[in-house]
Amino acid sequence: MKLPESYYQDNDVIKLSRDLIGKYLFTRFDGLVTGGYIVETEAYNGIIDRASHAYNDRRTNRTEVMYHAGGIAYVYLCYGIHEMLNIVTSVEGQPHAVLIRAINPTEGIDIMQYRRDMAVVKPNITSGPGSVAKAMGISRRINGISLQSDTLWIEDRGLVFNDEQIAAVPRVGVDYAGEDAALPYRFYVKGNPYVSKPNR
DNA sequence: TGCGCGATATACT
DNA sequence: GTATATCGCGCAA
Repeated sequence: MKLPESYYQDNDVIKLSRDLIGKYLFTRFDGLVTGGYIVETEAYNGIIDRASHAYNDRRTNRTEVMYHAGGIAYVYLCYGIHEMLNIVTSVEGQPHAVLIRAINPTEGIDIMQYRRDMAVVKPNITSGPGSVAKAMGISRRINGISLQSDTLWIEDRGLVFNDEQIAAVPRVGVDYAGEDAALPYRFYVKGNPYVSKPNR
């Protein structure tokens, strides 16, 4: 059921970002399972990508996990408030990562609702990277964890979206990245209500 | 050791 | 639409 280690070690992070759309992402904490299928991702293409933390081979304590072989999680804090979940891909020494920006929840929605402090469930419960992490209980203490673990994993349940249903557009919030800001590295399911704001 | 700033979300007007 | 919370990283000094 779980996607195997080899799935993540593909060298083409753009292709993987596209392929992860429709895959099921799960977490389990204290026996509570939450998850759903991925509807929005962004690719961060290693040391040549100005929007990536690893741009120009910036290997530091923070970025170290991105240099590991694919198949683990990279979780970091942004704006002092939001945690973001990334999937590390490619081979060792190649700091590629896929940012999970939105999922369509299917399991443990009540638990996610509680974690998000929401009185009523609305689509923004898992819309946007910070929301996904909070709803699924993901934080930096999970940084570097294997996707073969029983805490965080991804499954292929046969859900497929064709190219007509998926949009490829520039990434969000990376204006500082110069020319690389225009690259179509953001993928999402057209019309899905859980996709985060900027267009749909 | 200090400082500027960001892969955002939310509560405002 | 725009204001603002809030912190640790990366680089300069």
